[in-house]
Amino acid sequence: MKIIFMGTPDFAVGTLEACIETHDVVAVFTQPDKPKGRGNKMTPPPIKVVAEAHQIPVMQPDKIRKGDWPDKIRSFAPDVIVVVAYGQLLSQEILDIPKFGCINVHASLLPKYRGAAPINWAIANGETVTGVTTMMMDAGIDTGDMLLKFEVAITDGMNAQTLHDLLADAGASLLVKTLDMMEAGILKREKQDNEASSRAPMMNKEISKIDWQMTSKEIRNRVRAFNPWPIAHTTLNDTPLKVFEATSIGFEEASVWQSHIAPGTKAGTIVHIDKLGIYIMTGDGFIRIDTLQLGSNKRMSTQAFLLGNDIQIGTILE
RNA sequence: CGCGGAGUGGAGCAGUGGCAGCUCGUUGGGCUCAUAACCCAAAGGCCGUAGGUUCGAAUCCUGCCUCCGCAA
Repeated sequence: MKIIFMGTPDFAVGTLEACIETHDVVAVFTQPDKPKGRGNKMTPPPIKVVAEAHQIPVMQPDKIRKGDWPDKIRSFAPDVIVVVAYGQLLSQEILDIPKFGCINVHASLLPKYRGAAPINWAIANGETVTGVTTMMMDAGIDTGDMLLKFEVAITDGMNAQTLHDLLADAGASLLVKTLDMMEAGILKREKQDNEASSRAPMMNKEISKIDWQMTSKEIRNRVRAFNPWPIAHTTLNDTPLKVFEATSIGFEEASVWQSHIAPGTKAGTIVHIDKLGIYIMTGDGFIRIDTLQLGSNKRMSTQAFLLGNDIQIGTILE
């Protein structure tokens, strides 16, 4: 089939490569290059790099709905448009162009976690299962009819990065399967149950600030969910402190030193320090910070951090 | 030229002009029923790199390399 592929970040790369291998990708749409990182160097989206490596024409409209972009798309006469984390909404005019319509790969089991950050929110909410869904796009945000699903278990050791990688792979194979079934005419559509839907809004640094009033488990889930970005953070002595890894501590483990905690101690207070890490009081117990980064220093294990930094019990993280 | 922090023994840090230091780890020895605990000892750094100032530079000046935080 003749495919136009639309996508931008790493998550879409595997799917684009799978499309290139199995079908005829005639054009790739991705977001414009943007000044990024230190020095504001112009950086192309990962998808552009891959597309150019395969000598596929790359289009980077600021607004794909405007100007003559719809005509441009029509001129490629695509059988189907595949959209994976593109970053722009398609107008009805565009959705109507391809013979088979527009297919989207979404990193959740729809109708749950519609929106920009389904992977992060699945972990943050303590889900044990998530997955990828392919769907026929409509004008709404992740509201189209569902086609195929693939479940992926979320295990305790996973963070957003590791889950992202699993789902990206799963999404690539699921899309190929979806295209095959579509071509064979044996694909079934299933409407989404709007009642059962939930939203997964974009990540940002405000959301990733740690609320120590939460339970140890909730905090630990968020630490996992916000790694590798935007990273759960707090403040230690007026300096930003990022928490990359943490462990929820049970009362049995805490029993040795728990009696030394001053009465009236608030959540967010450092209550104990040992070779394994720094222990913080939470809404319902304790959590241990295992890997951290203070200010613009390097990221390191709490163990290493404690060798050169004098941290006092009783210090409050905010 | 977006703003800023940092490069010192294996790790994390101190040291801002005068013989390179701390904590941990490592190695050897001791104590102990035993130990990740404790005691004693040792090894291990041309202080990112190139040049400059100076009687003398980890420390001051300049170029370069690398790492990181913020903003977008």
